[in-house]
Amino acid sequence: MATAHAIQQQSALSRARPPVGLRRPAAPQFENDAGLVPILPGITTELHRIGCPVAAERGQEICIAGAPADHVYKVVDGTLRISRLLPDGRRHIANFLTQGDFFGFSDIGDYTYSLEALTDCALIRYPRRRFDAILEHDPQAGRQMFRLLCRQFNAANELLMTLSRKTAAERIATFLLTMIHRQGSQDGRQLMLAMPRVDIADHLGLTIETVSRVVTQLRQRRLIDLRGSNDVAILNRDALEELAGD
Amino acid sequence: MATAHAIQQQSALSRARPPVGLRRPAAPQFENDAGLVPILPGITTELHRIGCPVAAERGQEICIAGAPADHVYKVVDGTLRISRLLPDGRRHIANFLTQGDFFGFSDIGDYTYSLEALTDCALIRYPRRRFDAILEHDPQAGRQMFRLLCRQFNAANELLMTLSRKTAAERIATFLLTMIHRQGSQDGRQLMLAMPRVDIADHLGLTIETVSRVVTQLRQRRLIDLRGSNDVAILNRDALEELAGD
DNA sequence: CGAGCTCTTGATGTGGCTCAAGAATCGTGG
DNA sequence: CCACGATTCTTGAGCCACATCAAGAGCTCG
Repeated sequence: MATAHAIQQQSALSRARPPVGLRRPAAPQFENDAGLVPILPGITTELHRIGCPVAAERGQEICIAGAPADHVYKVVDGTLRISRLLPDGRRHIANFLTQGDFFGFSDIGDYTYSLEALTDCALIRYPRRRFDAILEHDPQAGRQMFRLLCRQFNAANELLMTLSRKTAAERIATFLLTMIHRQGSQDGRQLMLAMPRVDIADHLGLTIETVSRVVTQLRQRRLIDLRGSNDVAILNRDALEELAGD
Repeated sequence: MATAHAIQQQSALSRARPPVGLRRPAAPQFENDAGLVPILPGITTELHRIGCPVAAERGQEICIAGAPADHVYKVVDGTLRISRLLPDGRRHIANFLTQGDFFGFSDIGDYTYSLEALTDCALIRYPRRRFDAILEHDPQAGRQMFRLLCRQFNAANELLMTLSRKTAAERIATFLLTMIHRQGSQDGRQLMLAMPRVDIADHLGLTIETVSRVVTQLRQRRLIDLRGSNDVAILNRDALEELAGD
């Protein structure tokens, strides 16, 4: 069945950006160790000391599914995707990460998902052992991480409902509303999608063509408008929510 | 599209078993407060004091999606399902719970899923406030719950991969292997499914008819055998794993 | 033994996939 | 600043996996 767009995408990316190791930014474009803005108040104190700021370029593969999960990452800036491949190349994107999201604390042994930068990114990298040790001792940090994991768990369940029972149009509507919601944008009407259609398709269990067609329909029905394929304006949010269902 | 089997199922159950409040078992069929076997060593000590053993009958709705999440539950015995409905009645079953699984600690306000007993069940019910308080103070308990939540999160992600990119046959194969795995059965060849076809369908994003047809195919291909529609024998596990993919 | 389920099987329909070809957009170098 | 190659996006035609609709066959339990 799925002649994998995933593979094309995959190789396209690595052709464009040969995988290089993570580098500490020479001149960090974001707040560094000393002046790091605590994104999650209360946890930075303990974890701050073991966190190492790193930069990743657009297209870079930061973690590979199957590799030992030696680090936990926090997103400071940029957008990333968490993805996984079936042996034959079919791909699923579990989620997109933005500021404040964590990656990697859900595995004991190896990463089950790959982490790839959709845009240039700023991250904090924590050594896994020390990270765990802090969670062990510091109830505050532990509690914070627990809440974060709960949020991720809820998000995963939302997506499950979407993938198991919603139509293509409903999935796209749900996706757009989620994106609007989490970027907490200005008036909630303007949305810049950091990901291409392939990624949206692989996130929602659709094909790139279906995503494209549905977006066109939504535009024709005046629920949204596009100026540039990634620049979405929400014209009729109520109708979009109606369409998205629950 | 989906003329909801969900609704039929729903009303069938409540017709059979009118929703009654949870009762403490008159004569508990399972180890009670005093002699409760710690399912998860290390956490029972603290949480034990606030846990109240309750029994639920087959078909009983224990928590309703949308209601205030006042309690956390631990499964001692039996099988339950976690489900949610779209406004038009399409249903998704996020997971099935068995011994040692928890429900309800992922929500701040209301339950987002309903909890229903597939068989007669024994549960421990924890008041949410006190449960949270213990997690706050006791790093041991917190850490244990964190790990459990991680497992649930990983399970959810597995299902996401399944729902987004696998075919009907692959989904069923994956499901059977998961069920085999978690029941840790005798020789890993015999499987008693506690749930009817409708529930499997609503878990895997399929219809009851498709589930039935695929099961028939698997039997014809000698991957499994049935004696009774819920009594599954795994004849060729390798082929089943091959089929399930990753 | 029979009413009410649940499960199976068949016939037909359709939403979204596949295959194919342009159109827009982006990045790069002249 | 523009040309052009590469990539991404859109659109169309046809097809297929699974849904829907419809019956009948087992179970189960009173």
